[in-house]
Amino acid sequence: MLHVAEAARVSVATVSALINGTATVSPQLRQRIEQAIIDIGYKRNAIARSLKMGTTRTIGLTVPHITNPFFTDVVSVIQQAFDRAGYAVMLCCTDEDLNTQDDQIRLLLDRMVDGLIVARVGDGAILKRIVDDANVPVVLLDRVCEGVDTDAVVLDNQRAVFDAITYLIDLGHRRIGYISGSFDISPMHDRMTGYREALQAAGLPVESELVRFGNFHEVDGYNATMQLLSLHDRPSAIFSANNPMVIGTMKAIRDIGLSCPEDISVACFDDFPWSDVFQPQLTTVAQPVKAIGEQAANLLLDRLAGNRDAPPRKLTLKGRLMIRNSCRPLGAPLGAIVQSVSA
Amino acid sequence: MLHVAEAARVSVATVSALINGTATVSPQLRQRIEQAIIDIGYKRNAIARSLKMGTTRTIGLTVPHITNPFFTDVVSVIQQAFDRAGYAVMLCCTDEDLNTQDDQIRLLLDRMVDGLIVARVGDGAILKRIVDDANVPVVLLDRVCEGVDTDAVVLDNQRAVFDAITYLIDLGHRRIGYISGSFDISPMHDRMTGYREALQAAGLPVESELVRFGNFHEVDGYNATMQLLSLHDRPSAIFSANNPMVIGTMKAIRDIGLSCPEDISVACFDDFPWSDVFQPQLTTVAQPVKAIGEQAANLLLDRLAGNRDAPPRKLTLKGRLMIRNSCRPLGAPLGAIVQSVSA
DNA sequence: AGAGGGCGATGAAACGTTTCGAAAATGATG
DNA sequence: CATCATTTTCGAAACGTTTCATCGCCCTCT
Repeated sequence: MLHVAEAARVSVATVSALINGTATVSPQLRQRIEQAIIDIGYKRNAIARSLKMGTTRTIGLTVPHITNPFFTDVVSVIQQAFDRAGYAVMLCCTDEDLNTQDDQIRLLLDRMVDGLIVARVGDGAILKRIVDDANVPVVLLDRVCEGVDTDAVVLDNQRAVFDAITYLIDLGHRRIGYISGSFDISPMHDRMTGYREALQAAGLPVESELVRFGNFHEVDGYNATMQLLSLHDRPSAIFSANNPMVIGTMKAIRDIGLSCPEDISVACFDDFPWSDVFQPQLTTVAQPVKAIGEQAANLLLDRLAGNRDAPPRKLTLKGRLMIRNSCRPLGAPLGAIVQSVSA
Repeated sequence: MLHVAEAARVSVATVSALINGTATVSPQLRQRIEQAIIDIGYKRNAIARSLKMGTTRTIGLTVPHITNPFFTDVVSVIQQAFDRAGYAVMLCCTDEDLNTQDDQIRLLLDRMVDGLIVARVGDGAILKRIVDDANVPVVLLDRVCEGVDTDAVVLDNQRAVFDAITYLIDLGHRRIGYISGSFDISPMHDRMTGYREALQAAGLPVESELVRFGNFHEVDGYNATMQLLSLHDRPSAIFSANNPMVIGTMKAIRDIGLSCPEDISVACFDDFPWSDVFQPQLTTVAQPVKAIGEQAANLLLDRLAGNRDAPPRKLTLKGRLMIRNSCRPLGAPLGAIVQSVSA
């Protein structure tokens, strides 16, 4: 900018005023400056600007895994939304690790991001502290956190799983295996509650041998399913509380020589692009990923636009049970499944 | 830092020296400063530091679509690699749009990213100009670009498709439909060449009616497949040059009342996590995503470590044909497929 | 003609660091 | 004890912007 100012024989203040439109500059100076900008190939240095202005027009986004299709989609939507608004987004993947998450959030705050969207991991205490003394707006995504009072957008997980399990019960299933992720994040807690309540509402017992825990990865789903399938009285259906784990479930079923839905019905949380292309077409709980991402972006953009003091807003969206053909009616002849699906 | 210096009754220079370890400071001052840092809760402002140092420890990464599983995986790997190295990554999705890409790259350069990894889109001319006057290292990912002489890591696309098509030919297929992405990026060009050469090597004609173009999305694959399937003499196999489009292919096959692999064989570029779980298990060309991401990261990290003047390095990795059961031997009884697969 | 007002342009301070040369303190040496 | 060498500390400039108070200028009004 200094060079531009010299070339145009004006002060840097005038150049700045022209670029930002913060003051009117006379036609002849405008002309000279614009020419100088072109000649020199001047590009404004956003870092210097950020330092002075105290804003970077950059936000931080942390998710556990970008390869989980739910987060892939949400990240994509959020990125688009902020791109439209002229913001850059710094992406971090915490890999479900608490320390990694803390480091990354600190990294982001050091870089003076203007806001944060966090799909948190692990214990909320440290997150709370970080969020408290970071004086940037934070919106929690997918996973809320007791004690951290801030904007959030989550799914009605309990209801969604309740509906899914009820669907299985209505099909005649009585022993329904349930594979949960680690219990320290809210959705897993709520989903489990939905499972329990659905069973109870149907007067069925909640048997602990039917509930397995995993750490969100395919291999965890595989192991959990192996355990469920080797039970003396094995379940007739399995519900997996997240998407990567259900891949493990399907592989375990295959490896053990069973097939879905003939021998065992399967449903899971989170839809994915291939769900209705291949066989079996998995029955899933689809989250409104587009809405979730957009709402999260909107909440944050609203804060960034200056609405700092509004009380925390918590949006709860509804999941949708996508019924396909991976769950069969118990007792019904096999042909009935195909029927009900193609309908 | 000023506050810390005052609280510890030292100069800011000393505080800086201590924090960065650029000079030895006496035990008593060290003690006082460290205490002051804790008391005040001081966090170094990375923006101010960047301004002074001329480096942000941040890189820019642009990909066409993050929802394409190939890019999802690559982004994930790259993010991890830079995270380990203490770099942040700014992610941009260009949505296959040239203008968007230009805007985003400019945005990234304004923010003084230290380097750029670009899975480019469209015409390379503008990219070349941008890259030239950005004086940061750039590595091209997946898609190279004539005239842009810089580090790159790509797949041997031609060979990979050659192998896949040859496989289909060996199975007895003679009329093989090919669905390409837009032709202005190198992989699509190379893949098409692989297709042509495989046919020619087998003495088969290259028929233009069997080649369709799409814009990388599911819907494009759907439309292209519909056209192929309504040909008077329809192909017995279809190869889709990218992953999202093959979903459209499968849906079109289903909607038209055919099935895969019984009526039509299908193979595609890019593997995905579900490929060997559901039926049909798609035969795919798997890219070594982990290696691609890591190599790209390493190339850039090496430049960032100071190795600026080495000549451009171009890494070419090999794809791997993952043979599953979505392609059937022509003329063989149907049972043979299942056989060959479960083996 | 002098005062007041609006407009355009500017100088300089500030944002929070790093760094360099110089100053001060310390220790060693003759 | 004076001198020198070495270590430790510091002041101030610089990075590239934005912004605010000020200044000159021209116009209009009394």
